[in-house]
Amino acid sequence: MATVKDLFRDYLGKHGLKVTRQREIILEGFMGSPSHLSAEELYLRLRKDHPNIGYATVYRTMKLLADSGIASERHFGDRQTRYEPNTSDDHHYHLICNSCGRIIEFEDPKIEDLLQQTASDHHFTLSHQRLELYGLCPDCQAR
Amino acid sequence: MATVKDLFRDYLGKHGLKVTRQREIILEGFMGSPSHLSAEELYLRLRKDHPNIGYATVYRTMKLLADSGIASERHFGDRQTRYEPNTSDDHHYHLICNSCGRIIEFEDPKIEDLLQQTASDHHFTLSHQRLELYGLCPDCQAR
DNA sequence: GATAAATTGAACATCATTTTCATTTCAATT
DNA sequence: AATTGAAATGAAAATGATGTTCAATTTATC
Ligand SMILES: [Mn+2]
Ligand SMILES: [Mn+2]
Ligand SMILES: [Zn+2]
Ligand SMILES: [Zn+2]
Repeated sequence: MATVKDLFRDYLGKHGLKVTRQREIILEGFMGSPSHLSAEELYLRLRKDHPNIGYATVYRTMKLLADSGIASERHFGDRQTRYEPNTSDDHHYHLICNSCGRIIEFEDPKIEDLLQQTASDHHFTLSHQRLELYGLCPDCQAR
Repeated sequence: MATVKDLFRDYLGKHGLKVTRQREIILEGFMGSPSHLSAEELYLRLRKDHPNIGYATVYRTMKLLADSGIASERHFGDRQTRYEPNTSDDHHYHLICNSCGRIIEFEDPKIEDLLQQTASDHHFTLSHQRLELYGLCPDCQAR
């Protein structure tokens, strides 16, 4: 089984980049954390066990994880870029509570088809898509 | 006919805000410019005819236009907030070329229904949604 | 026109992210 | 295992979009 670690090492090797202690620590920390974390949030978590890891290195490495296809960048309401691991069974969309920040993921092949169809209609080659629904979750409505 | 100018004046009045020369200039400039402009881009355009209008005032006024429902904020790939006038026949989505930045607008009631349905399934009350497709436009593919 | 409240513009502050650069680490080679 | 050149690191400074401050000005009301 090609572990994520192997994938990352592969990517680094093929791009003349080096496997470093920090990169491995950050990858592990990322995979072992809740999803949709920002670089800063991950940095703060890592810090506990690895007080010597630099802020900039976390930013740089998250970018590498995105480039290598291991992570996806997400942009929700706030100003921060968030990351989540890419699963093999690909994309899902997000339903986000304006009040408590809860994030619910959902898939919908019908929507996917319609989007793909729209792109084709306009002779566009799709690279990626962004789809988020914002509102109030049931809990937050009950107030 | 309630012109946009009237709408804005109304909004200002009802909120204890004042109608100022700058606000009128900015509104006019906004309505007379291509859509999806950032505050800075608008500022640079306005500057030609009105060299004395301040940067901060444009930012502040764009926010007011959004609050008053005259404009909508958009966030595409880059870091900037963009604005577009709200039309009466409501929302559309965007197809954006990664290479030349061309923006194509489209509507799709079927997608809209599916999204609303998804929100209902999760007992969410929707406030707004974001849907963008990124890719290469036909022109940029031909290279 | 006097008055109080709101607005303006310039400069400065903020916040996430990026860049710089001296030092350290990696990996290929002897 | 030592050498070595390239890449990476961390701390600090830079950046870029946007927000805030505040003295001076403008607006709406009396
Ligand atoms: Mn997700
Ligand atoms: Mn539009
Ligand atoms: Zn909630
Ligand atoms: Zn294009």
